[in-house]
This record gives sequence, C-alpha cells and structure tokens, in this order.
Amino acid sequence: MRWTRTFIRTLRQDPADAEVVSHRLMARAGMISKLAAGIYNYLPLGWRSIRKLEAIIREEMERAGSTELLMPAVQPAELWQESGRWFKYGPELLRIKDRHDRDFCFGPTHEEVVTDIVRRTTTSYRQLPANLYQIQTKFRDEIRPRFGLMRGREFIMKDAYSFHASAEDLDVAYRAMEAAYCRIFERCGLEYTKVEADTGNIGGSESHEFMVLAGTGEDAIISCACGYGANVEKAVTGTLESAPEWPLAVPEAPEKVHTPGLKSVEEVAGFLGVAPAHLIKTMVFETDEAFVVALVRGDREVNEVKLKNVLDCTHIQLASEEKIEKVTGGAMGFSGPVGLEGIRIVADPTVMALAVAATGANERDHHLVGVVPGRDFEPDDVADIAMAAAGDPCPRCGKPMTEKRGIEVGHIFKLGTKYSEPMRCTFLDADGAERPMIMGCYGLGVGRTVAAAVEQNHDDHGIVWPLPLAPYEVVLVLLNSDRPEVVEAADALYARMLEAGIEVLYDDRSERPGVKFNDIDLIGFPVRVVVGKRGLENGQVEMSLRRDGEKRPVPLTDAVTAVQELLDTLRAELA
RNA sequence: CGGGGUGUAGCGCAGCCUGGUAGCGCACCUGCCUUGGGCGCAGGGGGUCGGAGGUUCAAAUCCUCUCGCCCCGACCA
Repeated sequence: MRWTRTFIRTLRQDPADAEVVSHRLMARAGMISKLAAGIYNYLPLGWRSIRKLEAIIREEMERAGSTELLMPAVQPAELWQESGRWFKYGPELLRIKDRHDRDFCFGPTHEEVVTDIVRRTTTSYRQLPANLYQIQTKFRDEIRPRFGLMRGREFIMKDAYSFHASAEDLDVAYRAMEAAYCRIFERCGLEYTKVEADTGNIGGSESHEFMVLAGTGEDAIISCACGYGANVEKAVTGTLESAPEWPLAVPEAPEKVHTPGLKSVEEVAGFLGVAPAHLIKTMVFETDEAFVVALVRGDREVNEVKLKNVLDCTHIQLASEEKIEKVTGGAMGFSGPVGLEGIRIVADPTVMALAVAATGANERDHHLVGVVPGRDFEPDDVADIAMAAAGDPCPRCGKPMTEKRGIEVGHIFKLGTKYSEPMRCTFLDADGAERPMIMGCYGLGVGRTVAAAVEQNHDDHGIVWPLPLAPYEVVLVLLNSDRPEVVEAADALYARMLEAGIEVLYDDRSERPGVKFNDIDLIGFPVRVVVGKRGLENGQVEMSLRRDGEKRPVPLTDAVTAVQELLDTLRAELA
C-alpha cells in the first residue's frame, strides 16, 4: 500500500484526554480516535493490528477445537430474565427498548444466547462436547471508562463457550483453551502470566486470568517463583507468622482503655504498647440487605472480594460513618466485635489465632485490651477474608511472594451448570437420564490485548510493534521525492517487495525526511527500509529495525532478500 | 454516585477575574525555496466561543439551567 493512498493521520501533540501510553500513542499514531467516553473508532492502521490479532486468535481457537459463529449484539430481555442476570447485572448492562416497548440489552457477554442456541439444538450426549466462539463487539456501561482501549465501554472480545456431558470432559476443554491462550499471547510476543482468579459476576468453580505484565496494569498479581500466581482478589497465603507474644497482663475480662482520638491501628498499637498484629481490625460493611462486621488482624487488610464470596452477595461496600455509629453504637475507628448483637461477624482465621488482642470498644475514644477471641466474642463465620500482600509466604512453597501489576487480557472459567440449570439446557445421557450440560466460558479482550502490547512495547519516539501485531511489517521510505532517479529506484523496489509477498507500506509522501522518520517511529513499523540519494550513489539502501534503530546498509539489488531474511529472523525469535 | 476541573479553528492552548474589533502555536491552502530526523520566507482560508435562557446599549467574558468531556474517590477505622 502507498502511504498517499491510505488513510493515516498522525498527531504532533498528545490528545489532551489521553492518560496512559497506549492510548496516547495509538491516538497520535492515528490508530484510534475517540467518539464518546469509552467508545472508539478503529482507524485503518489500528484496525489492521486488531485484524492481525484476530487472525492469530482464530487459528489457535480452531486448532484447540472451537468453531466460530456470530451471535447478535442486541439480545432480548427474556433470556436474561431466565438466567436471573437481568436483575443481578446492574447498571453495567445497557438496556434498550424497541418501538414496541419491548426490553432488550446490548450484550456485555453471551452466555444466555449461546446456551439458548445449544439447548434448542443439542439433546444427546452423543452430540457433546460443543465448543463455539465468536469475535464480536460487546458493550458494558462501565462506571468509569478510561485508558483508551484498555477499559472502554464498547470493545471487541473473543468469547468462547463449551458444553459437556461431564466435569472430566469440561476439564479437557478447559486445558485446551488454557493452552490456546498461552499460544496466542506467546505468538504476539507478549510477556504474560497466568494466574488463579476470582470468578466474579460470571460465576463458576475454577478460573484463570491471563495478565500482560505492565506497570500501568489495573490488576495486582501476587506470585511466587515456584509458579503459584493469583489475582490479589483471590490470592491466598501460606501460614503467616503469628503475632508476637502478648506483652501485657491478661485480665479476666477485657479492660476498657481511654484512647482519645486514636483511630488507626498504628496509633492505637503504639499507645497501648502492643504490636499492630495484636489488634483486631473491625470493619463494618453494608450488603444489599444487611450489615456485616469483618475482622482481620491489625497488620492485614480486608479483601472485599473474598468477603463477598463468603457472604454470597453481589454488592458490598464500607458502611458510612453514621451507619457505623448506628450499628455499633460507637464512633468510627472505635469498633470491635465484643458485645455486638444482631449482626453477622466474619473473622479471618488469623484473628482467631490470636491468644490475646486489643480492639475497639464501640465507644468513642475507647478501646478494649485483653480481648480473647472465642471467650469474649464468637464470630458467625471464620473464613479467609484477608488480602494477600507482597512478602507473604506462598501457599504452596512458603517462600515470600512478590506483587506485580498486570493487564487482564484473558479470563477463562469453569461455569458448571450455573446457566444450563436455570435455562434448562439439558441432554440425555447414555442411560436416558436428563442432565444439565456442564459449561465453560473463555474470554479474551482483543482491543485490550493490542493496547497491552503497546504498553509493553514503546519508547520515547513511539510504538515498537511486535512483528505479529504491526499494522505493516515493513515500511519503505522514499527520501528524495524530487529526484527522479530516487523515485524510480524506490518505486521499483516497492514493486519487487510486493511481488515477493512482503507486507510493506510505501511512504511515497514528498515530506521532508524528519517528518517521515518521526511518523514512522511513532507508528512503530518493525522494519524500515530507506531509499535516498545518498545511499543510492553507492547502490545501497538502508535497512533498520525499529527496536534498536541500528542502520544496516544493503545493496539495492539484494534488498528484497535481505528484508525477507530479517523478517525470518524476527519470526524465528517468536517461535 | 460523590468531589474537582474543563469546553474558544482539525489538534494543543491564551483571552474570561476587570463586558466593548476573537487571538497564538501546530496543521491546512497558494507561491518561492528546501530534502537523511518535525526547514525557511511571503501571502491566505477557516471559529454558532458546547447548548438554552437571563442581565446589559453591548456577553467568549457576569448570572441561571443544561449537555459533553477529563481527573480524583468509591481506600481500610
């Protein structure tokens, strides 16, 4: 393609609203442009990168035994009412009405539709398993879209769904999808990691996320050299070091101590002369229907996702100051479990492991010292509700774990019968018994993966595309467009490259060299070939790689072969 | 949803406080010049100042409402 025939509009300045690198660079390079909050145009260059990723995804999905189909973006409310998610999903679900005032939604995901397809068509264990995928536009009305393609409201996603007669068979498909995802991200040249994940809104038993490692990632990952890795929402720890020995006397019953204005764990512990780990941090949460008190050791923090799972509720939030006073009778900062009535108390095991502790007295400016868990209060549930942190021991090997940040680009789930049961997606097994199908689902953010690639591969001048995702693999640059002999040589080389099947963009603009080089660096074509009068005088062109910029003179006559060899080398690196 | 900010030419911004001819840089057009890292000179085109209402002789500027967009927070007692 000739540059002057395509549609490339680069920006010299950063758009004012672009915050993260991928958004900034993709906007400046003319790959995307914003239409509304969280809604983007994929301009020709950006679309090429998206399409390249899609091609890789298709290959790997088919290889893993999944078949492509396309389901509608607009879906009838009835299906969502059947699964129960019409009411559960909340405002993220974009609900629309047609002219007859019938309810529809713009699909944020397709479990309902695909389950409907399968239940209408598939009735026997002989027809299972089924594995279907699509690459399609989703809409999720995010609270706060941001970061360009990283968290848009409208976005392109590959979603796959599998249906099985047995849990064992689901496991086979799950492992195949897992392997396909690994291959996809490897083929894109991305540095990624697979971690255990919470199942969140989608539900199910087992779940893994694929994270592209990047400092700007929105997710925290806890991992260990031994191979354990999990989203911080899900991460568990090995046995934590127990609290130091209680340094004070142990009274018969908790003693009330005046602690004026001391709210934080550090302040209280310092004042009392005990360790932060001796305190019971008491947090009041509000769920859909009730208040809940969560207890963690003073040096730990509550993991709201884990707590939510223990409570089996959809929404949870910290109670407001007024509500805390109403529920506990004391001011915020002075809450404790002792004497709390009529409210569910969930304690982390580390709290129950404390021999003696201190905690709030449910009275302004007072704490209780010498509290013995089990003697002075009894929780309703004891469950792991603490946040794992860097330095905590690994649950598998006990070594200290580290924390990294990542961008969630893929998420796979074992759904079980969460959708097949309410939607009556059943089959007859070999004994003629009717059973719900066992399902898995597998998502991959297409736009987000491309954006993550930019986050991971850029420098001061712009994007440095990994070869498989570059909009064009090679850019051929005509430098002296006023010199007929140079134009002639460049045109001829372009023709030879096309003939050789090289994916080349020919920058035939009559711009000054600086303008061209800056645009080219910004867009980030992996291989650059420059035809200019200076080199041509020696019968040479100049070849260079975007990632190192090192200039390699090549005889004009050998240019096509040299480029092909260079591309082969780059491909070999990824294999 | 709460808090803050912002909306002026395609992009990035000034002007607003203190009302009176709408400006700058880049981009764009014409001509000359220039061609290995965002040239130079000269000339030129383009803006309902987000929208509606109000105050005023007069509103980008002051007031009210409204819409869009951005940021921060949904944060640990």
